[in-house]
Amino acid sequence: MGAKVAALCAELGPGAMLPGERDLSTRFGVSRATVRKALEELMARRIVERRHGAGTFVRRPAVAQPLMATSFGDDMRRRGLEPSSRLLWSDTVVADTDLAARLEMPGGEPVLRVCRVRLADGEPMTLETLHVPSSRVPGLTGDDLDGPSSYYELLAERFDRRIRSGTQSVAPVVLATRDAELLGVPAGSPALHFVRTSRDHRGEIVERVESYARGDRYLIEMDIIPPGDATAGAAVLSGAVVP
Amino acid sequence: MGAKVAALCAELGPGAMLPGERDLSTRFGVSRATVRKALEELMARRIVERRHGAGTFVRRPAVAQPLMATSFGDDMRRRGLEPSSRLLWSDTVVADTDLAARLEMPGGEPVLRVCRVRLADGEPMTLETLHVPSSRVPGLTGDDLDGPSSYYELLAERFDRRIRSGTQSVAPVVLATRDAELLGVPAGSPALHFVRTSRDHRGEIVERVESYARGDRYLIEMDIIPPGDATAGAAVLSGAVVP
DNA sequence: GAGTGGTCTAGACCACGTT
DNA sequence: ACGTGGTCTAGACCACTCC
Repeated sequence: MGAKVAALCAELGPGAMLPGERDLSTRFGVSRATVRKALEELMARRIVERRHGAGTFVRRPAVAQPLMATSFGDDMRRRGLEPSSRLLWSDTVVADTDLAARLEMPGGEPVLRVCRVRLADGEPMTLETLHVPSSRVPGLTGDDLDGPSSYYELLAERFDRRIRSGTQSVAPVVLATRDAELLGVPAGSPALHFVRTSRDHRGEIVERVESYARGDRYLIEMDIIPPGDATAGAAVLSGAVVP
Repeated sequence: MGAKVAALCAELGPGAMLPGERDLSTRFGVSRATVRKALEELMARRIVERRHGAGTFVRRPAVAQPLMATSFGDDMRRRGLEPSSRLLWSDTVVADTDLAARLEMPGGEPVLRVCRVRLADGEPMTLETLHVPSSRVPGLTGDDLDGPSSYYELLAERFDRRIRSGTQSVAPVVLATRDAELLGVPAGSPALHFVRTSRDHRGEIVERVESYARGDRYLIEMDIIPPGDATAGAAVLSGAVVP
């Protein structure tokens, strides 16, 4: 449903006002509630803008495709770049109490660690270290994650684990010399430090990734809402790569 | 409505499973759709977690109150800190083509600039530079923004302009010596560089703020969604201050 | 199978912006 | 006034999880 409305937006072009919700519901043969849900989704994706009493409008700039925090490969492809990975090293360690807690696994069991540089069109973008309990991905090795392969695809195909939810934090850091070298930027350059924890459909953690993203190639964009608006929805996050 | 369910969540405590939607709807005497809307709001505010077929649960950590990107003062108060401002300087400049375009105003007209350090419990948190077309806030001076006063309150009370929407970008930077001094951190410390543009209810830009936030006190948290999920909703953004 | 959330319909009234 | 989006009701069926 949302796709039909999105197509209509593309057809009308930026700045255009969409037909009213009642109109759309008869036009597409669905109820108004369904149309509203679709419009709310497009709103969240920053494709349309709604003004109470005025109407729904296709967003002016529509600059880069609004993006959600997803996988590296998807992000890059959406920007028309070719994603790839270069394996730096991988090993298996025994989880101490701390690591076990973070991965929600029994302590003392093995954990696969994989360190990769992620590239877009051959240029280093991020430096990632992945942690996953070995028992949840039996047989997986670092080599499986070299080249163009996607960890999320591997998870789905070989282990029938599909990413369902996750949480991520972002903080600014200054790159250490070694990390800066791997990313091809001067030592002391600014970067974003991401820590992502993802769960599969069963609720189990299937990855904890710490990554450093080049500050000159990453920025985060978000919508903001009026201060003091208690009933306000969430701010919307989208990422963009600086050209 | 959402408040009632939020109160129930607080009562039940972290990790607890909420009653089903049908149960809640009879309990509160509203329709199930209304309950769902309230739950979606709590979901966006990261207060509850929902699992299809399983149930709705109060979020485990509920660490710091989840926050939306709002005004500095609101952010700090929500964290139990006392916000304040220290005026560094202010002046009025004539907008060149670039600045005029960014503020969506005619070129050649005056723009008020105000530079402030924002503090929480007396400790520097961010360094802000505000730009606003003078014609939209006639009579406003930098001194009006010294001390505990809120720009947003001034806008509403003196100029009848209420913030309605806005957009913000975030990038990592390394602090210059002077900026680091003002923020009370060592030179070369990491920071987040925010650029916020806010519009009032008439759609006019009433502020463009560039700010530097201490990297040791700010981090951004967001939910992530499955890769390749075209119909997925938006990632949720919340901010947190590192203790 | 029983209970959960996810989706949908058809209709109503309210709040707001435009004219 | 009129049309817009915002909210709500009452009921239905589907998809999923868990026992």
